[in-house]
Amino acid sequence: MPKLGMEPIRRAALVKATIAEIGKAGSLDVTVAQIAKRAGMSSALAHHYFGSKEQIFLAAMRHILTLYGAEVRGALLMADGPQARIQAIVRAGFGTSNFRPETIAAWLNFYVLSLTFAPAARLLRVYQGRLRSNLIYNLRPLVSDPGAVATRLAGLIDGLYLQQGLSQTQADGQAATAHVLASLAQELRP
Amino acid sequence: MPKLGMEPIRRAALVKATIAEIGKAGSLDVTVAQIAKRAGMSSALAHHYFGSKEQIFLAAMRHILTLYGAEVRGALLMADGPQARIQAIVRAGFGTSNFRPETIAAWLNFYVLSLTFAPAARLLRVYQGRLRSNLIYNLRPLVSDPGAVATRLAGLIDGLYLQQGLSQTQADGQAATAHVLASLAQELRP
DNA sequence: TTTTATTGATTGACGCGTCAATAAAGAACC
DNA sequence: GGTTCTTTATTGACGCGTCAATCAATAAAA
Repeated sequence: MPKLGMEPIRRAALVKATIAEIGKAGSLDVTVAQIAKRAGMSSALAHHYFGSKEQIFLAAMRHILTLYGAEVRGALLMADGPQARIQAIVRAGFGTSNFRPETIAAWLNFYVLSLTFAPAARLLRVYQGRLRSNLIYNLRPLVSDPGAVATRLAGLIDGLYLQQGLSQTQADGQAATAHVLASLAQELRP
Repeated sequence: MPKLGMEPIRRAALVKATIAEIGKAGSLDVTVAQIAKRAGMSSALAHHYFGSKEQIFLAAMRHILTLYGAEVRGALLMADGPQARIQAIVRAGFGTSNFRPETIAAWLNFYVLSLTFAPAARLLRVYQGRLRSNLIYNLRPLVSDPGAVATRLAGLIDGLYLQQGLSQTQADGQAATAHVLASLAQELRP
């Protein structure tokens, strides 16, 4: 049976299963056995490839952040001018792939994980730093205090994301995007 | 030893210890034994008074929300006019007692708990509903779409709170308050 | 003696991580 | 082309620790 080159496939399956299982459970209290079962393998194999549950979580978090980063970069490609670029960043954040209920639930749990697990905190800081510097860079030609405006925009994005995660209702990225853009418009008024 | 009337004292001690322990651990992975030890009793006694760990968590959450509600009500007493009342609500949210690191960490964890534990979700909905209706009520005479503005303000409050919780740095309620009030000022501009 | 307070000990379940064992794909050697 | 060796894939079983919850026992009010 040992078809060679299984490692990347197994790893990807585990990462995907981890996000799904966390989303379903709504918490990090997910056993390696559950994850492995959903990914179609034994828990021993999961340990074989990742070494520990922590590493599995970390890989899942990295995956979510990578997807998010890719979405932002993709949106930025088609944006012309600072204002359009800011709008692109916002839209990407609330775009479909980052805004699925299971993804949001995983996000929230990873937020909390970062309180206890230093590598998770580092990952998160990198993401937040990038978001923030992206915003500031594009806000610079538009407003007098880009740092403050970026803080408010990032805060609003996070807050709406959080609220969406908590309200078990159907995710509405459109509405969230509209709110952030409305806030942006007000910040831009002379 | 059995001094009578211990129950309320023990319950209060356990609630306080629970918040402290969650804040210290940064997660809900806190054992009843840890909580009981901090509260100065055996884990058996904690079970005797609360029945289960879930009930302990729920009581702790209720306590935090009660404190928050009291702070808001207190601030509203001294506020005159809708704008001042909104400012009072914001200030209370970022006031010292709700903004201690351990309290914030407990908040974040209770947010996540509400994804799995229905009573926790109910509690949270009550709080959010009150905050929202408070905001809307006072925004009504000031803006044309109070619902939308309330969503943005509440979102920004939650987002800044979240960011503060995640950044292990010294809590700065002043700055957070200033940001929300700045956003409010922009919403109020004709 | 009934009620309240209190705890040490125990139970039963569960989960992470490890290990030994099995199996197949290639590599190397003749 | 066969035989042996090494590497990769894979799992069932399990040890060890942990933890929530229960219980039986002790002690002191009332």
